[in-house]
Amino acid sequence: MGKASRETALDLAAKAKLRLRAAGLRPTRQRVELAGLLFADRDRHVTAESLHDEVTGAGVKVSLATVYNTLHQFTQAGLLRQVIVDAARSYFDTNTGDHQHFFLEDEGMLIDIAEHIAVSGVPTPPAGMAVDRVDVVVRVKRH
Amino acid sequence: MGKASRETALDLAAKAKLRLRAAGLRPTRQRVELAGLLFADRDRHVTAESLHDEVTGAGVKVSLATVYNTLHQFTQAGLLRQVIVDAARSYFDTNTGDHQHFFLEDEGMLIDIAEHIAVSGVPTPPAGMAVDRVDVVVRVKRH
DNA sequence: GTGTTTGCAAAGTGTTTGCAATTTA
DNA sequence: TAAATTGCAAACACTTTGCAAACAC
Repeated sequence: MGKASRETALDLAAKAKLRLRAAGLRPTRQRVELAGLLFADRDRHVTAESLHDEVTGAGVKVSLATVYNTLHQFTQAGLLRQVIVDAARSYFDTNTGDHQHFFLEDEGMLIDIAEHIAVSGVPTPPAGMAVDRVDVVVRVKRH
Repeated sequence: MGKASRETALDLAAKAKLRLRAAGLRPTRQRVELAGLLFADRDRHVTAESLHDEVTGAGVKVSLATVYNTLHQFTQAGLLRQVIVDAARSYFDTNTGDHQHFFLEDEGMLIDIAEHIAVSGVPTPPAGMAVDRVDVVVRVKRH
């Protein structure tokens, strides 16, 4: 078991390095650790603080400032997407494809909507403007 | 002309007072001034700072803290609705009805969409959750 | 080696709050 | 007068930045 998980960890690190190089980012220790957590398997939603807690909890030392910088670098590189749902903090989504979200207001949690959502009735944008993106946030509450 | 605009101003103040009383808020000088600006005629979108600049520019003294507090009181009272489109600041909308927005990313400006927008394909919310609201933001950019 | 990246601490932003002074009813 | 409201300044939470030390290539 120890062996299997070590291999997996090495695998993750190797994949993370490839991904970073492909994005034109130097695979530094911190970036590799963060990418390893972010892109391990399923899609994820993190805040700078949640990711910092996670990486710190895993016994890895990365400063919060570096987490912020890294999240922005990853976003610029197209590895992450920023989601605006809460005035208080920024969320980052590892799913960069076209999709929408449930936002659980009670817990400040995002969930990807896998189904395709159609928005109809959007009028022509104001003169000189072009649609950049249409964001749909389904805000849900415990009932 | 001076007479007509004075009458209009008085009218606005009177209407603002009525509106405030109806909402259960004491019509203080500051609230009346702010309500007068907010509910003068058409629907509006403001930030705390833009409203503070506006009221200050009109020669009225209201502290920024009071503007923040007032915006929240108005929101709680159902006179305003908060719109989350920008991580940097909070917008408040005098149109409290069910509608969606264009967000002009270049200028940080909101525009109401008068047309009815239909969103289809939203799956059942996670267990124990009920839809509170569906927000659609059409982000547009200069092209 | 050389240019990039990190981490700290300090600065910055938008926002909220404690509390004495003021205002409303 | 009693209770609510204001305004200031200080506190706040989240985020960004300056710069010397550490690191990648």
